[in-house]
Order: sequence, then C-alpha cells, then structure tokens
Amino acid sequence: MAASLLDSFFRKLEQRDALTTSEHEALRAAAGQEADYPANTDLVSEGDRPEVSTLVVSGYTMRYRVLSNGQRQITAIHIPGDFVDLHSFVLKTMDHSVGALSDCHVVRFPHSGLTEITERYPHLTRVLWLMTLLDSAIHREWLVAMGRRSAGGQLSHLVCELYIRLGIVGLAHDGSFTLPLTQIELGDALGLSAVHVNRVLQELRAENLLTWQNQTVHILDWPRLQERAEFDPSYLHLQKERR
Amino acid sequence: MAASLLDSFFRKLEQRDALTTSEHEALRAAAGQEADYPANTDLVSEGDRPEVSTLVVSGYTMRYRVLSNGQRQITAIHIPGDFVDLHSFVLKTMDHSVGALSDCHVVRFPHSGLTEITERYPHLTRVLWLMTLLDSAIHREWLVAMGRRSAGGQLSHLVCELYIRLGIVGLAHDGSFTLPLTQIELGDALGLSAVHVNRVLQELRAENLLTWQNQTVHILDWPRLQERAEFDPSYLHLQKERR
DNA sequence: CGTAGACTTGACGGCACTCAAACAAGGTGG
DNA sequence: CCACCTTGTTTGAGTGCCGTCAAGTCTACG
Repeated sequence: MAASLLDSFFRKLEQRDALTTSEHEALRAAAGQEADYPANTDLVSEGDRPEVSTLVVSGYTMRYRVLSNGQRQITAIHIPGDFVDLHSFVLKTMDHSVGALSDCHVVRFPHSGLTEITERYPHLTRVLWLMTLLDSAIHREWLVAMGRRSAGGQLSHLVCELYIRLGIVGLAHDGSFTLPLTQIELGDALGLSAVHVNRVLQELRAENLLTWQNQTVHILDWPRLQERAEFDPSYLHLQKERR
Repeated sequence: MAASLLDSFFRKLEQRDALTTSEHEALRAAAGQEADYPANTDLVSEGDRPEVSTLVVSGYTMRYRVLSNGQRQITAIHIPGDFVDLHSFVLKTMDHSVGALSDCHVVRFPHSGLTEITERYPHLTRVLWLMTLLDSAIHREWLVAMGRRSAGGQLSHLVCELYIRLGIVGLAHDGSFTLPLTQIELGDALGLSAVHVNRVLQELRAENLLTWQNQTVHILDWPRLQERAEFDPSYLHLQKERR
C-alpha cells in the first residue's frame, strides 16, 4: 500500500511532539477531499474566505502578494506536509494568495472538523497552533535575511532552510533535493531581481558550495554553506517537546 | 479607579471577536505578576525557555535578532495590548530576543494558566491563536515592504500600520502618536542604514506627509500617505468575526 | 525546425551603504 | 552657571551592490 496521505504531515508533527493514537485518528477523520493543482495555478486567492484548510501532500507551493505595479513578493515556500492556509481557519479572510510552484496534490480539512478538534483535543490544538507558529518563525528569519544579510548569504540561507525542512519529510538526501523554482521566482522570494539572482548563484557555484540545475540542488559543502549563510536551525524548533 | 491592566488587550480582542463574560474572567484569572522594564533592557532573550508569556500594558517593545557581525534586525514592534511572546507558550524556546524601546509595564501570564484555558475554553483558545496569527500577518507585510517597496514606501507603510494599531488601543489621535524609536532603531526595523533613514524621513517631510520630532509623529496628509505606502489594512483583520 | 521559456551576459545608472565630520540637545559635574 | 560629555540627528563625499534594459544562448517541446 502506498504511503498514507498524511505521512509527511505526521513526520513534521512527530519531529516536534508525540501524538497519541486517538489524536492521529482525529486528524485522519478531519481530512476531507483530495485535489490536484497544476503548476502556476492558485490554490487560494487573496480575499477568499475558505471553509477548508489545505495540506500539501506532494508538490511545492508558495504564498505571495502582488503590488499594484506588478511586482510580486513571495512570503513563504511550502513543501509536502505543510498546511498552506491553516491560519485561514482562525483569520477567516486570506490576506495573500497561495500558488502552486509545481503540480501539487493536496488534501482539504473542513474548518468544521478543525473546530471540533479544538473543542475535544486541546493538546492536538496546541500542536496545530505550533504548525502556524513555525511559519511565523520562518517569516522572521526571512526578515532577518532580507534586511541584514548579503544577497549571497540570503540565498545560501534559503537553501540551508529548505534542505533541513525537506529532510524531515524525506525529500532531501545526501545534500540533494528538488526545487522547482525559476530564477524569477527565486528573486521574488528573496526580494531581488532575476538578473542578480543569476549572478549570485554563479558566485555560490564558483565557491564550490552548490550546484543548481534542472530544478535540482546539490549541496557540495554543507559546513561551508552553513557558514556562508550563518545558518542556525534553532528557529525551526526541531526538538521534541511536550506542548 | 484606573483603567484595568488588560484594557488595551481587551480592546484589541473585541476589535476582532466578541468574548463572553466568563472568557473575560478566565483571562483575568490567568494574569499573574506585573513587572517594569526600563528602556533598552531585554524582557526575554534568545534561547530562553519562559514559563510565562508577557503582555505589554504600557510602553513600546520590539522583537529582534543580532547577527555575528553585530548587525541587528528588528522583526516586530509591539505596543500596549500586544503579547510579545505568546508564541513561547507553544514553541517553548525563544528564537529571538524581546527588548524594551521605552520604559514598559507588563503583566505575565503563566503558561500553566494558558494551558488551562486551552483545556476549558476552546473559543478563547482560538482567539489567542488569532493574536499570534496577527503577528504573523504583520511579518508577511513587512516582508513585502522590505522586498518590493522603495525605502520611502516602506517607511510610510510602517507609519500607517502603527497609526492604525495604536488607534485601536486609543494611543493615536488626530493623526498623531508617540513613537520612541531612534533613527538607528528605525533603520534596524526597515533593514536600512540610519543615514538613509534620515534622508528618507526628510523626503517625507518635504512632501508634507508627516512630521517626526521628539518621538512624536504627526501625519499631515493621511490619504496621500496611504497612497505613498500603498497601504491596505486588510492584513490587520479589523473585522469582527465569530472565530 | 521553429518557437517559447529560462538562463546568461554586458552596459549603465541609481539607490542605499560606509566613512567622516558637524550640529543639536539633554544631562552631569565642577 | 557653564564647560563637558553623551546620544541622536544631519550633511557631505565617495563607493558599491543591485536594478533596469537589452541582447544573446540554451533547452524543451511541438
């Protein structure tokens, strides 16, 4: 039998806390319909008031906002096991859009079921809360990177972060992982122009830190890449704790 | 009798949802000791594992991280009525520090009491969750501003945001509010150098958009300032909703 | 084999940084 | 009461990172 739909999600959870059997069951019971989205389509749009929250099963997604002059800023990159809009369960209205970077398979959790979890499973509620706070911690780290790191440091930092996050759900091995981003999209995530992204990438390659071809990243020197990025994974809260 | 300790907090909550009397009571019961912090001291430090979460009663605070080269990035500015580290209740370990920008008075909520709220008051739990998600939404907006707005737009945007947030808790009137930030701190929040902050401020003054003296901001032309910032307050989720 | 999308390279310009010094204001001690 | 110091703001000069514009290359695909 194929891996369960929620496998990546459970791996992400179990990295941070232990769930009971009934909590696992409650989550499985709350899962609703599945859906597919081709690359470059929106899963949710700014202004929407979703009645469901969407968990990525496979594929890469992003949160983004577009300014009136057409400029775009990507504020988060999501991977399998991530809820892309769990916050809409509480915030109600989407203040940004979520788009598919690659073809995606997702499963939807009706808000009614999530409400029920908050009524009956306080610990599980805190763990779901935790999932949204991890996103928040990543936002903060991106702010630090954008505001105070060089372009090369910022890009290195993003690679380090994704390598760790993908490793947790089994999508990174031996320094390699898939990353279906064009250089334009990368620029939109880093707040840089595509041209400059290209040049910075070349620098990192020249320093023998990594290669990046065919949507595949190979990290050649993990310790030196971490140094380059001043990467400290504390903000990903990888320890198991009783929440 | 003076205004209650939790007044600003309740105003912030009531802006987004209606609380029952017993929910109000539960929050009041969860409040613990009060404390004072002089300006330029830390309320919480990176790496701490607080047993309490801190609500600002009066004064301004910030969240920040310092890089190895001494550069600092401020990732959030907090005002009265804000929890500065409610997320530590769930995340357990602080991945950044919280400092006082001015003299502050705070009240602490032991995590044990918050746990109890999550066990007995599901709706109130969702409202507390909401408070952390508002911070998250602000983080995203800062990311957009840093990545894709001009320095002048970014600074204008911050002023607009603070004006609205301070208005909710009654600390902004007729376009004016107190903001105890030096230009260095402002630069650390915007990801700019202090020198450049100074020049951008002069531009905004020259455009007759605002004045900024003695830690006091006067907005001279709110509509034009909003335009300059492309400010859309949707991300502050000001509507009252049943959460 | 032609086209579209992504990547790459070059020239040039400007926004924002650094370094440095001058100015303003408040606080302190002689 | 006034030197003196500290902190914050302002101004100037020079530099550089990064953006824009434009063109050319490479690859996938029909």
